[in-house]
Amino acid sequence: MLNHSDLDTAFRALSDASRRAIVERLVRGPATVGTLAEPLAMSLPAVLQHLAVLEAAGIVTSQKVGRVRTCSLVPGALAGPTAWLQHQRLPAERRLDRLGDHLAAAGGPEASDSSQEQP
Amino acid sequence: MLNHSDLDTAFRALSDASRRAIVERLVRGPATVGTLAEPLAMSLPAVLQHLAVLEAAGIVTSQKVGRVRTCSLVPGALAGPTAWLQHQRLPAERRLDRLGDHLAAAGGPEASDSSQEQP
DNA sequence: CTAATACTTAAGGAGATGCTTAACCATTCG
DNA sequence: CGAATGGTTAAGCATCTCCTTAAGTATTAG
Repeated sequence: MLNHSDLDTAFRALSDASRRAIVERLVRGPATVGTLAEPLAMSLPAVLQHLAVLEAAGIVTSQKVGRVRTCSLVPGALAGPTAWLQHQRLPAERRLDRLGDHLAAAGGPEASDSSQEQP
Repeated sequence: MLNHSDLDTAFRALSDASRRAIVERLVRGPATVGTLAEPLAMSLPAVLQHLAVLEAAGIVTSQKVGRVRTCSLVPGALAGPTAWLQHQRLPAERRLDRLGDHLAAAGGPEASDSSQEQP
């Protein structure tokens, strides 16, 4: 069973547009605190606080080298919220996902999709 | 003053364990306010406030007949958060979803279209 | 060395959240 | 009718959230 307090913090972390913007940026690769702060229209301490929320939720990690802190997404960190959402879908909506799960369990997904890349 | 997006309110609504419990109950079918309140260990007004949050997020609807209000899930209401989460997955994790999308577009199960609405 | 860069910490405030109790409809039962 | 049922509203309060400014700490460049 899923731990509800983990879901609390994960969904809470994603309920802020600035934090979602940070996640969207980090999907494209690691970034420094300054880089993440640039498009956000708020002070640096505010960004630091958002990053603290994301780190507490296990969505973002960071390491400091010299005076630069580089942040990156934690792989699979969004699996918890995603799984919960899939479980709460109505039966009719759930069929596609179950088909996907079946295919995932039956064999490797990489062969069927290797010919297409993101635009 | 603050302008919250749909994703803000949706993720915010799901960040509370009591509200997620309400959603989990409603997936199994509609229920009255009293039924939803029973397992929640809080006062009825508190439950009403949680329901108001879920209704404001477009996740739950309700109609009153006589003195009984019956609540139900809005079909496809969780599609927004779900889609955002799918988009933020790392490329390696995203392949399965793209496979699922491909199967859906190719004429998969007919149920998913009729049960989802776009705002 | 000094200065600039890149964060970091501390303190605080306006407003939101999650709960409470008390009182108040409106509908249905006897 | 009066009482019970199911829900609703109002008010208040402790806590949390998101942001601010001011004043730090390291680290690197000149």
